[in-house]
Amino acid sequence: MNRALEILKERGFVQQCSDLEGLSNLMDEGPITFYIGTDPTGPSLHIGHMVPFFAMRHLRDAGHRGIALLGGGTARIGDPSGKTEMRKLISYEEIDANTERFIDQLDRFIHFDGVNALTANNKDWLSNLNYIEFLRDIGRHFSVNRMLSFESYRMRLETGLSFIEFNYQLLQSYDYLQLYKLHGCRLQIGGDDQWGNIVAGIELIRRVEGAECYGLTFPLVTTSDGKKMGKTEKGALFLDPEITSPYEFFQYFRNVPDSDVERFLLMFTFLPIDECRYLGSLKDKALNEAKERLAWEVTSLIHGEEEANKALSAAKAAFRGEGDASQLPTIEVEISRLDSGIGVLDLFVEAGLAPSKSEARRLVKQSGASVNGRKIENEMQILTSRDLENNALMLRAGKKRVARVVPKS
RNA sequence: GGGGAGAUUCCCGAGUGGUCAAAGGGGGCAGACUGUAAAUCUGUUGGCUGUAGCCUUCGAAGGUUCAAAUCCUUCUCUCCCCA
Repeated sequence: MNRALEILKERGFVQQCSDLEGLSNLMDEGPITFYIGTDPTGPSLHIGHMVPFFAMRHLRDAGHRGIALLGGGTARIGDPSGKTEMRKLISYEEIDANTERFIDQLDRFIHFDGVNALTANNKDWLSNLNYIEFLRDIGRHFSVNRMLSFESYRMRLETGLSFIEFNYQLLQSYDYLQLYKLHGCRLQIGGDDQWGNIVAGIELIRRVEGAECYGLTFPLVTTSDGKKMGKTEKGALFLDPEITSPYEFFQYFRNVPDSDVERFLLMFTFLPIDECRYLGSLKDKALNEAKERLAWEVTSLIHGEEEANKALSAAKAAFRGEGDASQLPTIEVEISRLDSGIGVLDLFVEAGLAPSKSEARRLVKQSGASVNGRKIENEMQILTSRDLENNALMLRAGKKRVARVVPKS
């Protein structure tokens, strides 16, 4: 098999391929152009979005040319695939703003040089489509019967599917056709929930252009306990450090289940395959340390080495008391307030360790709250500047959540 | 257009006048056990407040009643059947 494909397969990226042999042969002949589409429907990319982009880097490094297609047009509609509810419509301004952020975040990871890595926006050809022409040229190639047989639509038939969403597949197929015509794109990669849409695009190109294109999907990444990958208690693991701090990001990977270490190393880092396998094969405590490596590598790829080091240091401070505590999540409190004293409950809420005073109270009652290593027994306790140690209060909620309070004059 | 069913707390889903902040499950959080893992067990899970109390919540707005998630009216939305 083609070497680049081989790598993807070994690293666990391959779920389905429209024609693995054909694709392999094509890639052996020389560099190909491929694309991956993402709809800018949120304020930031999250880790789940990144799987195809890791693949993009592997392919690019093997000499192929990748296009990151931003769905500035399709985001106006919403893809029903894999969802059980209609996506709410987003304003055009919001979509454009999201698009810019997405490109920005991706550029740091992919580095679009305009030669081997480029971006495109389907808004360019979708926003002014002529309805009648579109139906004549594209719509006629789609069989409703066939579309209804797809799992993603069948599922939604139960709960309701609006006509515009139903059209999503046509638009995505049209994207592929456009990229084929404009850039000679021969391969579309994406998450496995995109399979139906990708195949539809391949068929469209075959009918309209008589050309053979390919599709390759990646497994939808879940943790081995069945949870969606990258879900934290607050939601997804975002790339934007304002939404998900590098420390949180680091901790997510630091706490991944044992059985996922190898898989995540293979997919979310560029460490050599052998090393990933070795690290993943470790047992007990040693495996626990492999998680640290995993967390550092991924954080470094997304946020840079410096942030990764800070996060690592903060984690060490929180759990082993040896790193740099100043890198932990920190809030500042007016020194005058500290002098007069603040109730523990309020402090925990302010530090973001509890969403409400009731929660904070519960935390204390269940003996999950501590300050500077001492358990809080009384929910009425008042903390003052006399409780500062090294000019800080170290708040802990449960075993894993930590926040530091420092005085501000 | 006609007929029927439904909208409950983060999710699913009970609840048909007071004993309902609302069963049960899921998820979350905390504790025990550990390795910052998994599994398991226990507790907890609207808000504010000294465990007494007060406030907000059962699609929306009105109304009946001492008292409503539960009854009435109108509205919005969803699903199903017929045309």
